[in-house]
Amino acid sequence: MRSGERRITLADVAAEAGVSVACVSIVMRGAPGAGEATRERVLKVAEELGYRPDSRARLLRSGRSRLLGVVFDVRHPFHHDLLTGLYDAAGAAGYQLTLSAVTPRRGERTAVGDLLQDRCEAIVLFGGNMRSAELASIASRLPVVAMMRSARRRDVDVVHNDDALGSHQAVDHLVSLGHRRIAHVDGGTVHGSAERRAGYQEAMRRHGLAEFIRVIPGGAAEEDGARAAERLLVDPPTAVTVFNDLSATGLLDVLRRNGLSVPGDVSVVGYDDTSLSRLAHIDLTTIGQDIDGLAARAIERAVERIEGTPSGPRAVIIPPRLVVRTTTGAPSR
Amino acid sequence: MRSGERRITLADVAAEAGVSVACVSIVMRGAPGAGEATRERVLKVAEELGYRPDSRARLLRSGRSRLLGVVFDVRHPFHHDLLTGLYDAAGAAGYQLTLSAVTPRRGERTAVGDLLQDRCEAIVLFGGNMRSAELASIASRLPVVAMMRSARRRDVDVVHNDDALGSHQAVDHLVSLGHRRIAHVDGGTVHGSAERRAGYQEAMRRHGLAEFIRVIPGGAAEEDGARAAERLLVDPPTAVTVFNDLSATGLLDVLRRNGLSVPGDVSVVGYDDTSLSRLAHIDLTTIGQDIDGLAARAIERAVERIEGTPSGPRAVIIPPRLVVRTTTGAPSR
DNA sequence: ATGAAAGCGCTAACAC
DNA sequence: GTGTTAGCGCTTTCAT
Repeated sequence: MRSGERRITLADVAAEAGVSVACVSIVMRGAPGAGEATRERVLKVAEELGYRPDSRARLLRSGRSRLLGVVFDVRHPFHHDLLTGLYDAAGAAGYQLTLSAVTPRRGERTAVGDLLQDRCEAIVLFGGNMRSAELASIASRLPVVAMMRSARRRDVDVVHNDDALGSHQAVDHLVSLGHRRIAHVDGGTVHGSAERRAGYQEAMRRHGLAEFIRVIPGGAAEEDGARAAERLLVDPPTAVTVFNDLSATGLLDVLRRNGLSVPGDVSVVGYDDTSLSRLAHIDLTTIGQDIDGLAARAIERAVERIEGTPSGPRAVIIPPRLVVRTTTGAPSR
Repeated sequence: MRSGERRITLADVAAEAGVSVACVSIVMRGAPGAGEATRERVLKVAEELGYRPDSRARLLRSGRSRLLGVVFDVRHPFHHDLLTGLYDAAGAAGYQLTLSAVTPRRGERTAVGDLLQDRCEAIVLFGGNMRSAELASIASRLPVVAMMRSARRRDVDVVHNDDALGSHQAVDHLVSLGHRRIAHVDGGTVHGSAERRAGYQEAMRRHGLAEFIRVIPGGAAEEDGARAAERLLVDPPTAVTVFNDLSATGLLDVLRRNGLSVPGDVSVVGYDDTSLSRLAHIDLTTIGQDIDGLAARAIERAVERIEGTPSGPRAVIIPPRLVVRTTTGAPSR
């Protein structure tokens, strides 16, 4: 038998406390203009009645929702880490988050649509494959911040990790260990792959290792890394930088199954510092993205656009950092 | 320059189409009571103007939100799989989902609070450590469906996997392979651990293997499995059933590092069929939960409570299924 | 088949 | 310091 037969409204609290609804509204919002005695009594009555403000009505009336929509993909572990940071940053800025998930059976289009209907004031998009034109049509309605992807539009803010720099860090680390024959397994057509690949190539050239540049086509999945490892087996380099941790895991597995020791024969560096890379038996050296930094800057951009003070650069690129674990060491050959 | 200066309302569409707002409302909802010609014209104008109904206003007026709140934990991979199923089930029942995440810095209390304020009509809770009494106080306000946990309350529906049966399936599988000395690494104080442990013990007794019952204290994390493996090393059984996949992964790692082959020397069975267990180099035999079944039943329970037709049992227990991979085989000893 | 009008629960002017 | 009033954008009788 549940008691939630009728929701308690401001009017109920007002009647019970013997004041007007406006007065209760003031008290509930903590706005100035109410006596201490009244304030206390109203709060007490609200508490007793189990009153909860109706955010819909409130937002409808005030014209603002102070709501930030977030589109994330349930399949991507990194998105979940980022959500954590985003909640903190949004809360600090006085905004609430409203989440809309992309699932194998629920596209970005749908996810964004729901958010628009919720009248959030800006949308933060995690990755995704939405085309620039589509992004632009959303951006024409409300501020859009795209994370972990690029967007060739002046009206879309982008906040992401510096992929090229991450690749530089990986290569620098391996070179400092004494490696020269360093290969790269890329991410295929996934967002960020081109930048990471170019970063690898540039870093190799910077170290005078242009002749050792070797890019193996890969992808974002474990199998992609496994396939790449098989191609590498013929003539193994002493080190490999891989597009992401998952692919690196697949590569590690195939390498070891074929009798190569890591890091004895081959050193491996992943990307993203996902929980997978931290597992004891994987313990992968990787490039970690600054999650809280990314989150804070994304919220900052969104709020600036909402509140009409668009300052600073349109694109925010955050430097990643190297996380050394046990899959890298000095070359034995 | 974005054009979303002002939101387009029903009135705008009505004015543009030369009809009343009520008429537009009818058309937009697809309600009966509008001529075909009018309907088409209104739809065309709405499209041109880029009109989007304001869900807040709509719900405020109609008194219903048709919104189901979901509390999930960003850290739990299984929760994400379940979200996918839940979106489908909710959509089919004519409800929308509103997500509220639990993060390392955002508790269940906060997550539920936001949902209450959003005036959703029921709450679906994934796991969590909320106490029964607290759950009850929420349930006194609106229907609550708890998933992947139990609740000793008549007013809280629970929908979860049959943990005891899962353990039976694991033991049956191992016994059919010829194992007798089968140990169990439990989940400590985590929800479901007691049931899985009891199921293991009962299955062992059922097979006349009571004398081989051996329970090692564990937990939900990888390290818990690793620690348990170290204790097992002294006198290894021929098979182990583990509380979950993550713990099983830690156990596998320690076993192999100590020269034991899997499944040659020891067979291992996990629980949950998470993406981790599917990784090529882990390829763990495990117990899979019926995600779509769980999701469908949870939505069903929630909707029944909302619409006032509470029929059927309060608790829904769904049978899991064995997923055989490569960590189990016939015993060599 | 369509329109006028009331009001969902709340906030924001303004008056008292 | 507190109450009155007028809506926010929409749905929903009830007339027409």
